[in-house]
Amino acid sequence: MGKRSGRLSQASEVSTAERLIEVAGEIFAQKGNAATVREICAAAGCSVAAINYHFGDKQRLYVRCVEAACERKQRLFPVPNVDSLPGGTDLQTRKHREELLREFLRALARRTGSEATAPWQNTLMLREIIAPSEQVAERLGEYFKADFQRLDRLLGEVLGEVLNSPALRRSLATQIIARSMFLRTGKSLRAILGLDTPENEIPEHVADEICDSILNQISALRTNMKISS
Amino acid sequence: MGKRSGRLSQASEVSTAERLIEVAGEIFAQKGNAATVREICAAAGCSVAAINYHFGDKQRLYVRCVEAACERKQRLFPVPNVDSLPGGTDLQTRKHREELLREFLRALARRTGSEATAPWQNTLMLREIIAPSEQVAERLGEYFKADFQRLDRLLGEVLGEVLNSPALRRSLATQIIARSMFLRTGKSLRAILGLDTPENEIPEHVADEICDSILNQISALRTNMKISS
DNA sequence: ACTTGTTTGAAACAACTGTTTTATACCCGT
DNA sequence: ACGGGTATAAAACAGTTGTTTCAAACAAGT
Repeated sequence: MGKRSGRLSQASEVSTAERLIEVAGEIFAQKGNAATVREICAAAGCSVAAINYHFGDKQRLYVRCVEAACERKQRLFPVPNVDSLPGGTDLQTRKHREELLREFLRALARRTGSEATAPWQNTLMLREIIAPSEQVAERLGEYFKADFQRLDRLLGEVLGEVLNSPALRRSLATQIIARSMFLRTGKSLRAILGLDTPENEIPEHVADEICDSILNQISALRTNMKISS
Repeated sequence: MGKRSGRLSQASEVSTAERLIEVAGEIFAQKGNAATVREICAAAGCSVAAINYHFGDKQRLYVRCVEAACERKQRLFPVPNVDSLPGGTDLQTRKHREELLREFLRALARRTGSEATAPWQNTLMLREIIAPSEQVAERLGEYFKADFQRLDRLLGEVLGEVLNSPALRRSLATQIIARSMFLRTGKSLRAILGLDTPENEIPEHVADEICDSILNQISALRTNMKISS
């Protein structure tokens, strides 16, 4: 008994189910729901029965692809922990928080911008974002919510008690997410418009640009506040 | 002879071809290429033969939908003319250029953000942006190039001779496009994350926020330049 | 009224769709 | 060696796909 797999216990091959997720994710990313089970299975090198055997039906394979995309992104590009930040307003703690924000934005940018490690995941998740399907909406919501709440908290810490406000945090967060997402959403757009410089596609570079911009805005707000007081 | 239409010359109905584009665009936006000719024709209230008669095949109907989306966006939300701007560096001309930039960004934001007048066009074009199909890539390229070149030129004018540089223009333009696109790309994302304030969805409000941000950055650069010189 | 070219709907078409069935190979504990 | 659970492939399944055919309806010119 037991659920040990059948014929691949001694070799280092990947299981048919994993191969199917990998291959199906790529094809779903390209063609959406117009992808057929036959071309998926042909690409995975298995019979058409495999999908229904391992996943029940085509739709559940699709859901698993999106879930796998979320899981892999969180695993490959973890976001720095912001749960227990030391209090204090001295310069050193402030600098530390700003560097933490920078690391956070880099992780965010790597998730949406890195092409080498996760080719189809971004496209698939983007499809769900612009035309959400009911089956994965909740799952995708948890994925985004978790990291967003961390970002929101971190922004509050960077802003400090004086500046911190929900409205300002939301404005900055919107900016950050918009420009991070553009790493992927604007891919073909940049190609068309000739916006592609070598560093324009590098997640870390874009993240730093965003971070500098955010910190500059905060700095300007702080200056204005001091002047008016 | 002649190509006068058959049965709708005296009534103010729309032709079957136009009805098909309108209905097909909406369904294509929802389901992509998985949309079927039968559900399109059922929604348009005509027989399945209509698509092949008026457009040749399903694929060419899809291309026409994207083209129609581009055309209507340009018509509904025209971008201000920036071809013949008066020279000069006095305060009044500078203010005028900044207001022109604001109008430009508002038009951009209305294109991607207005839901009432163009419900499916944005989704359809976004689909093409994240997963371009060969048949419409060129058409879409022309659409974006035309307005982008105007924006690039306008940014150069706003920057002025001292600050103006291709790299800086590109950086600002990337920011503008990213945040404008987020009006649509981040729609469901904002809903999930609770970023939706009443004004957060209003194109004009977002455009003004972007414009202020851009002008502030330029202003900061100008100050730094004066200090260092 | 008759012809001409245009537009439409119902039916038919072959090809393809997702899924199920059936039979065979495989590994593992006994 | 053998039986039981697991995995796979080939074939068959009913339903749907995009497209075509064909006859009829229609408006306009003569």
